[in-house]
Amino acid sequence: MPELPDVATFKKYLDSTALHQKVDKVEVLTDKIMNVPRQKLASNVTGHLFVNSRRHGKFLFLETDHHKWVMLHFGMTGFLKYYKDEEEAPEHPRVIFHFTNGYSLAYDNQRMFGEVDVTEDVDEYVASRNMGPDALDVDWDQFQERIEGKSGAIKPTLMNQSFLAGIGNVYADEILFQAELHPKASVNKLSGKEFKTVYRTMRRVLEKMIEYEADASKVPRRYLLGHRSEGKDCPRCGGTIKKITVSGRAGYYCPDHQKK
DNA sequence: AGTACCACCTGACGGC
DNA sequence: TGCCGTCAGGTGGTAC
Repeated sequence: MPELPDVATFKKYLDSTALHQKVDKVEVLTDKIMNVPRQKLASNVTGHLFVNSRRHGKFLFLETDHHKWVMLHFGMTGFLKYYKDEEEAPEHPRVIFHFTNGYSLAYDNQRMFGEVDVTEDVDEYVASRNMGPDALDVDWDQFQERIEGKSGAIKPTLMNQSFLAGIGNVYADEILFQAELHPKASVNKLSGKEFKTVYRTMRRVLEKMIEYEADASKVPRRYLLGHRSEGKDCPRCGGTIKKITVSGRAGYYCPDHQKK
């Protein structure tokens, strides 16, 4: 599920493949995920190079050589694939950028939660979507400032994109698992020390997951990832993983070492 | 402000 | 075997 580390990995992939390639043609296979008319996307990129990319939270932006930006959001099942031969093409491409070097970049998205858009100003776009700062861009002081005065449970707070952009269901569970906090712990009851732990753990989990290229098979055994189902053994304390619903979302935690 | 619930969407999976 | 309900989970909207 593309959250911050996944999208950071897509960005790295894009930077080493499609960047600096000239778009020959753009092919839109479904309008469902298009937030912009296909003609506008085509006129913005055809004949131009992608020269730069930016990520904010779960959103990826590609800049063309005349300062237009293509926005890609991946929903639950989106990813990118750069390929040359048709047999390497992914299964559910929604938009394909064909380059003059004979390669193509497909935006694949089976479930079609996600969108493709165009903007001239990334900062403005981010603000218009009500996104807070990227979770890896806030320092401790900013984090403290933003979380102060919040009420409600810690997990939905971490997942709230207007609080911080980038954390979704899977990594919110991971952060709280490693920070040893119950997902329903009230934010306004946490101590300063606990805030610090949440902040440090959030940074560590996100940075490590980027290092592992968001690949579950590369993740240490002590992570919750890979143990996210009811009844599995807790890889930290020998407890038993439990499933709960927090603000309408399924989540997993260990009742033995994650207390309110 | 926070929470709960719905819709969107597709494919996998379990129950009968 | 095959149908059907449920689940996955990011975002956005609505109601309380």
